[in-house]
Parts: sequence; structure tokens; C-alpha cells
Amino acid sequence: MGRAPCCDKTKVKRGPWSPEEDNILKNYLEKNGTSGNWISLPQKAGLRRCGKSCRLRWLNYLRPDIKHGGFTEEEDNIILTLYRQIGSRWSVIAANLSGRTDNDVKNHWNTKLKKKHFAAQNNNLINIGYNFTNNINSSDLNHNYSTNYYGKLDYSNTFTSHMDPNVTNCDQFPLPTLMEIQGNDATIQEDSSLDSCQILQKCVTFEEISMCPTTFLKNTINTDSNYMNSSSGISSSSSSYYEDILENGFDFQENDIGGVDPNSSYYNNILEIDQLFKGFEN
DNA sequence: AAAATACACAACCGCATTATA
DNA sequence: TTATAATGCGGTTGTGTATTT
Repeated sequence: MGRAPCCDKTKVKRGPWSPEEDNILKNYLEKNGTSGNWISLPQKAGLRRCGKSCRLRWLNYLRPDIKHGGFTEEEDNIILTLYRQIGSRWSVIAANLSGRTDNDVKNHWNTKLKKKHFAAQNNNLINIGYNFTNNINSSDLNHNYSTNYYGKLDYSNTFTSHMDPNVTNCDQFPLPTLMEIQGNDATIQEDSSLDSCQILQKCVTFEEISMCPTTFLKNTINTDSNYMNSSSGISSSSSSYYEDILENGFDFQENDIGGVDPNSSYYNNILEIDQLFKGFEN
């Protein structure tokens, strides 16, 4: 026994809406509202459509003050942050974005953001870069970096409870250990024609540069005062938490991650690492 | 140039929740 | 209070367009 259909599918039109249908629905709703009932609306408005179809068309497309496409970087960041915290609760995420519908956010995630952030997948091992990112400034040039580290993360013990959407406290997320650190000397020449991506390749042993999670790398030189000043025990002589990682290992479970400001870049980086794990599992 | 494939987004389906009689 | 209908939601599919073969 299947579920009783909400309307007679042989009597209603399906598929894309025509401009004429849009006009009828829009005019009716602007004049009368829904009268508290979507199911009976199409008949009253003179549409051969299912009530649910009318509701969806209005809420996702015809309703005034809603935006389509052109997601800003700020909106992307909000979506990513919230997704990491609450998972695929699109209506909640959309409610935090002015003029966006849950359907739009969901589509945007599925077509753009998911791919962008789940792409890094390399046999459970990924190299992380240190020192050089997309933004090279003039003070980086002609400077000898005596501690040009790169390393590998061991993901073998990480695929567990972090998949639970109810888990929002990141200190419950198992994170990888740094299994290998290497160092070399490197000098970036001022007259170098290398762009930032090439510099990155020069400094980091990526077999597939395309597998590199760019936003993760981009943030690796951030100095995070929240983390620096937290009770996590980071050395005050470290200029970034990645130096701390390189010095003390990559076992975040040893640190008090849950006490870190959720708005900090450090916290977001931790969540981004977690997101990579999800990519590996998918 | 045509066919195949990829992509973006609109729309649908069925289940869960909420409202109503 | 409970049965039923309406609504809301998220996964999934459908459709039109762009790109590749």
C-alpha cells in the first residue's frame, strides 16, 4: 500500500511553469494570499496544478525579495560554517541568508561547494603545506626560509564519530596525526616569475596539486590570537598554530579545541579538516 | 555538425511534523 | 484525544543549456 497522492496526477500539469501560469499564480497570491490552504488554491486561482507545486513555485521563485544565483564569498562561508555545524538542514541554513531559499542553498551546495571542499582525496594521505600560500607579499621575497616544512597526515584512525550530525563540539572530532615532517631551505627570488600556485608546488610535495584543499592552505599561516592565548598550551614563541603542530605534533584531541572561539579561523580550520574526512568517507 | 556528456537549477516525491476538526 | 489533512523538508530526479567529444 502506497501513500495516497495529494492530488490526481492525471488531471494536473507537471514540469516547468510557463510565464502565463506564473502570472496567474502571482496575481492570485498578491490579491488573495493563500487563504490558508495551498491544496485548494490552484482550483480557486484557475490553475491545473497540484497545490504543492504552486506552493513550491511561489516560495522558491515567484515570491518577492528572493535572490537567485550569484552567491557571494561571504554567503559561501556562512553555508560552509553552518553545514559543518548542523549538516544538511537547508532551511535553517537558508534562514541565515537574506533572500535565499533552502532549495537554492541546497543546489548551490551540491553543484559548487561540495565539490570544492570534498575534492581532496588521496589515499587517506594528504600533504599539507607550510609557509607559502596564495598570498605572497613583498617581505616573502628574497627571504631564506630555513624552516620550510611539509608533512603528511595519517588519517587511519579518524573515521568515526565526526560523521554524527548531532556532534557539534569539535573536540569530539578525531583528527589526524602528523606522521612525517620534512624540512628544507628555500629562497623565493624577487624576480621569480612563479605565481603563488607554482611557489606552493615548489615548497610542498603535492603529487596532485589539484587535490590540495585551497582554503585550508590559504589559512595555514594565519596567526590566531584566540588560539595563542587559549589555555591549550601553545608556545607563545610559535608564530602560528601550524608551527605548534610541527613542533608538538598534530593530535588535536590533546588540546582543548572545544574552548576555542567558534568564530576563529583556527576553529574553522579544524572544521575544514573534519570536512575533508567526510570527503574521504563519501 | 551531431552526438554525448556535464552542468545548473527547477521541480517532484514521500516522509515527518504540525495544524485542525 | 485522536484521526486526518495540510504543510514543511530534504533527497532525488527531471529538464534545459553549455561544453566536450
